[in-house]
Amino acid sequence: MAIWLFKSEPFKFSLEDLKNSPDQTTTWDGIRNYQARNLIRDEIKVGDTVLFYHSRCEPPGVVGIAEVTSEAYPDYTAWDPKSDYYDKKSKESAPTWLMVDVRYEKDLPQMVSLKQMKENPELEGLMVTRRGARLSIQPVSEAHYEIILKMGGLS
DNA sequence: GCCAACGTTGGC
DNA sequence: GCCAACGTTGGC
Repeated sequence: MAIWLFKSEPFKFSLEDLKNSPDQTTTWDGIRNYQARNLIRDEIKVGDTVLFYHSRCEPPGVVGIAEVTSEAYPDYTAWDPKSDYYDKKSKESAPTWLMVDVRYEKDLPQMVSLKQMKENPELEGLMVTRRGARLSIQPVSEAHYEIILKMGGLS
């Protein structure tokens, strides 16, 4: 079972929004990057753990834990011309973009900021701490995950 | 198939 | 709001 870091801009969709969603579950739609799409298609499985990360805010960081609750399926927002995520390349017969469902699990008692993660030498190699790591879905190792939980007040 | 131009992400 | 880093597009 793998661990992932999912980025979200809290003014668009926050951990709080996830908690308040029906069934505390949402479709993780709008992924429009091939590397992230390939992770969704090939690597991400039901039951995988998600570190919910708030980006483009002060401070950015991991705020909670969620769980993947579906296999990959077509991101239908790509077919909706009114959607911000509309992409005419994606056909219903051959969907370009995929998504999974994600369910709220818990808040971290204390958020773990990007700054803290960068300052912790035990997290060396963690993708999100690297400069220019724009990928919105990133793999996280079990060891790094345990450290982040501890930093967030869980263990 | 190269690569310059452009658009977006996201920390600061 | 700035701008570095990166991904994508499109002319050639």
